[in-house]
Amino acid sequence: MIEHNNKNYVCPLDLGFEIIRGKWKSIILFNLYESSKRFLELKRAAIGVSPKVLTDNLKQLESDGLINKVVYAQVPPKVEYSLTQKGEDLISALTIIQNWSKKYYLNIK
Amino acid sequence: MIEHNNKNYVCPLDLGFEIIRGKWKSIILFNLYESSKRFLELKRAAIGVSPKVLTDNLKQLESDGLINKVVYAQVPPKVEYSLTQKGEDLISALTIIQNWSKKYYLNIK
DNA sequence: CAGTATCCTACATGATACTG
DNA sequence: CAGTATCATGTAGGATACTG
Repeated sequence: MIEHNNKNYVCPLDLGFEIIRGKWKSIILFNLYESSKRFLELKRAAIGVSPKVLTDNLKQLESDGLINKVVYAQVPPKVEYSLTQKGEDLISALTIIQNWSKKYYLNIK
Repeated sequence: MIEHNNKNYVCPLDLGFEIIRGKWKSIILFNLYESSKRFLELKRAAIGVSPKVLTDNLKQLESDGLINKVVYAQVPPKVEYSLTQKGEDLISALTIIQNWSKKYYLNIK
């Protein structure tokens, strides 16, 4: 049993998985691995996400240390999101899941 | 845009991730990789899960082809769950996430 | 542009009692 | 033992309008 932020987890996998379980989180991380992106770029990548939910997911990823947020003091605003090393460490796992999905659901490698 | 079971997904990762997003699914898969297990054994591994939720998760994993269910016709009942190849293909990804979690949250390898 | 602010709801998760 | 059957609930996710 592991405790973290006043919640209990069965094992390390339980704790780790909880952090990326959100509907859009893996998509966000994967897109940021390609390159840093702005809010609207991420919104375009996560087709159908509402601004509220995207903001929620981004804030959680940031507070969990998986992404960085850089705000440029200018008008109109410019904000750039990028992966931290901690976030980048997960990309190999996400890549496996993506290839797994392609293999079983798209019949392509 | 990918369609599957009347739901739309942004990309293969979105689709693949959806299948294992459940709170207990990764834990179940990881436990079954160790060895086939019975219902109560899984319940013990997934500390705190209710029988209803465990059943739900198992049924989904089975219908998604990640696990096999073998029922032995005997009293008292004996049911064994095991990984399919499709399920086993995900273990490497889960292992990465587990090690990631240990690295960042337990300070051990 | 990059978000808030509101409001809403479906579903994942859970607690508990019971059964073939 | 391996589940159903019920009932309950929190929250993730979503729709839409608005703002510095």
